[in-house]
Amino acid sequence: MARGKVQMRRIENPVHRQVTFCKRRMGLLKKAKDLSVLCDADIGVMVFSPHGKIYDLATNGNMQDLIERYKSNLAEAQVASREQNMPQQVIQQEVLLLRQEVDLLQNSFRYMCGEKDLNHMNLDELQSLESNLEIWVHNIRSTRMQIMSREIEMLKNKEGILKAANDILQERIIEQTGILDVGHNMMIPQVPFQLITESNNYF
Amino acid sequence: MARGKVQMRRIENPVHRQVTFCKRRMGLLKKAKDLSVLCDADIGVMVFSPHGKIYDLATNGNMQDLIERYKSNLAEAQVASREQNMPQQVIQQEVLLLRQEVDLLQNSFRYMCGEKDLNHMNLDELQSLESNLEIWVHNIRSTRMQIMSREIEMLKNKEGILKAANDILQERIIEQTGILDVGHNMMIPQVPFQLITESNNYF
DNA sequence: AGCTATTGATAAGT
DNA sequence: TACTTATCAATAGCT
Repeated sequence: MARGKVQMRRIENPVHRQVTFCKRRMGLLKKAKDLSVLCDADIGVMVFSPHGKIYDLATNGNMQDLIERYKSNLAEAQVASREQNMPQQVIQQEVLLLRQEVDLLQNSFRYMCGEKDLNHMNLDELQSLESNLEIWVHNIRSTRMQIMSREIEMLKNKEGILKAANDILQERIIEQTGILDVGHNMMIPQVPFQLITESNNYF
Repeated sequence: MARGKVQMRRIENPVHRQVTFCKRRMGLLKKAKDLSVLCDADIGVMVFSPHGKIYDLATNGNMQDLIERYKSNLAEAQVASREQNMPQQVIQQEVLLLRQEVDLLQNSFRYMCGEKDLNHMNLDELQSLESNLEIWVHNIRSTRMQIMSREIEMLKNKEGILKAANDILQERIIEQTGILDVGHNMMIPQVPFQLITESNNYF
């Protein structure tokens, strides 16, 4: 722009590129602010440097709000276009619902990570989240119950096997050492115990 | 900028404002594109006109992606700033806990996405998840209650304002048209109703 | 929607 | 990194 017209392609010199990035970034944010003030518009700008650093501007002071507005408007637009080609676009509806659910989960996830922004969710979202969670808790509880019953069942079976093995061993001992040693059979069942320790990873 | 320096404040003339909005909006998006190309940066711009129309630009072609990047980076930054003034051991402990929680959430998330692998979680994980969810549901419920109470409070206030305005209007009508027309006061409170429609975006 | 006078942004240099 | 300045780019006011 000054002292030589600039070619619209990536600046190869890293120093020049960095300097230009800094200058033009400030210029861009200023332009955004100006437009916002002059024309009473809300503007959000997100700049990601090649090194991952983020520079942003939200003229209303809250980027989250702008993102939500953007997303909801996008959703509306999708609904509108769906209503135009109603024939086979059931998929789009599903995509929309899924996206909303993903948003919900993301909000929820952020909350669990400690951002505590339940306050940025509206009543509908909260209610939806609450009922989803209740279903979820219910499923988890019944899965847990199933696992525990299976576990109990398996333990009972093993108990049966163990008793049977114990009986057999008892008989062998009687055969080999005579009736007087029967009192030591409590020490014997080390072999059948092997049956229990495998696939016992529920705890 | 041209033919007269412009004051940095809202343009009052609606026609001028609209024209400037259009011109400068295009300029802003061009600047964003230029910066992106020259400096190899990804840039997202969202412009909300006062009438709610959205104009946007995502130099990587996908605003959703930029939004996600923005959010995750923001979360990281918050964690980082929180971690700055904390003893080392506490941080390590927190990292450990967070890592466990992330594992839990990942399993849970996969389940909610339909993979139904609650069966691949062990009893401890399920129990932990269940109690986390119960706390979560509780928090959500109380947040929801708070919001609803606030809403009710606000509506009550507005009702009071409305009644007062109505009374005043009733008196004026009595003054202007005489006692016989009092019966028509049901049609009058269109002015005070304006008080209600603003900032009523809770639903 | 086009047209320019003029201001604003900035590339290169210090 | 910050400032300067010659130049280019954006755009305000008009048509």
